[in-house]
Amino acid sequence: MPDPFSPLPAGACRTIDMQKGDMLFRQNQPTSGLYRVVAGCVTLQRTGLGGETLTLHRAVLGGLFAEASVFSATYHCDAICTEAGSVMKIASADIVSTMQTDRAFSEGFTRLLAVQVQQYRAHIELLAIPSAKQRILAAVQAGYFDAPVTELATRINLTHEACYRALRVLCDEGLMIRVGRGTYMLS
Amino acid sequence: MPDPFSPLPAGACRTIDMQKGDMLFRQNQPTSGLYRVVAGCVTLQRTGLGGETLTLHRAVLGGLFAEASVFSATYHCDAICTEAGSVMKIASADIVSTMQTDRAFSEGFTRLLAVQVQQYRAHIELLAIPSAKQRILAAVQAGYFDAPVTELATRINLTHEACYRALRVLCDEGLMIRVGRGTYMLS
DNA sequence: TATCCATCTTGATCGGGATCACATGTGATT
DNA sequence: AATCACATGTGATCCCGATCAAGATGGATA
Repeated sequence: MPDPFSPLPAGACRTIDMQKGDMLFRQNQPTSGLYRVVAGCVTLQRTGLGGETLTLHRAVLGGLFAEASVFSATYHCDAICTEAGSVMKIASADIVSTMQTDRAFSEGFTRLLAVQVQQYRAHIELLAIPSAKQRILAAVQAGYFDAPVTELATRINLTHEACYRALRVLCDEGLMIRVGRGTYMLS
Repeated sequence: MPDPFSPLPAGACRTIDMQKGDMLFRQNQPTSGLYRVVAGCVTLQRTGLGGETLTLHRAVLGGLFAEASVFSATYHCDAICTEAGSVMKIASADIVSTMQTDRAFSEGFTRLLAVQVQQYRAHIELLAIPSAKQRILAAVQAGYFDAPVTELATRINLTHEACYRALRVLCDEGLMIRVGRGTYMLS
């Protein structure tokens, strides 16, 4: 699959370097476009009323985020760099205008959103698993576990303590293997 | 906002009557199109490994469901009629072809998916609320409570007993009012 | 009218995850 | 090397939601 954004005009993209901890945008800020990760890692998160963080999305090399913002006036969450690198910022206006002239691009972008919808549905299903052990197992199988356990915890509605304990049990049962400190894998 | 599907060719839509309990489609079935509710009510749900049901979506008059199926080979959940009525089935092929010829339609449909993405994100945020009482309050404020409590429960990852109890407490605290058996409202 | 059944509602008990607390390891920074 | 911040782990305790159980209510159906 070739780069879906190649039909965009030259000025549509801007590269932005980022350091760990940088905020690319904040909740309620007016939208300026969507992003693609060139290097490093970005998470989308919201802060609950009680101050607890919830991770909604995690984008790595080649990954997109804030796609839906193209049709929205403000961002609905915070984008935080968790690993230094750079991102491409793609202007909403250029997305919209290119969609009107390039059919293939238009369909590609629509498809992108359709995939997101299904991913979120799958995620909601994951969250519905009552047992912490089962939930973590499903999360690992779904490839969620590519970051610190503490980060995994905020994605699947568990405390990090519960995650550690469940991982321990899964290892004791032989379903997973502890490779090293903080690194586990399916057996 | 006018009907976003008016540009579709005449043969694209087919009306289907449904009785309570009817299944419009099942998980893993090949997709044939998206649906719009004309009358009655439809829920999208998946059945977990343990047999527990999870409600992913609920569509009433005018509401759409299975939008993302347009770009998918199979359905990802079951569509069940919870209230007799009828639906319009809109063929995927016609959606795709009309998107290629009608820019406004194309943008409208893309926008639809973007809205879905944001709705699911909001839902995930709702599910992250730890307290049952707070979660139900948020769900009611978000307009989720338009069906039996048992159905609400399957949408917000709670047992119906926990829902009833939380509703009772909310009424005791004056935050909600019990209008009648099974009907509550915000105060 | 009688029956059936899903929803509604409440009670008692139990268990799992949250919470609090603390120790250790590790990479980054100075 | 020393410090710092944070991830990693584990233990003790508590509480809230799950589970099991049972009764009440009301709408549909025969």
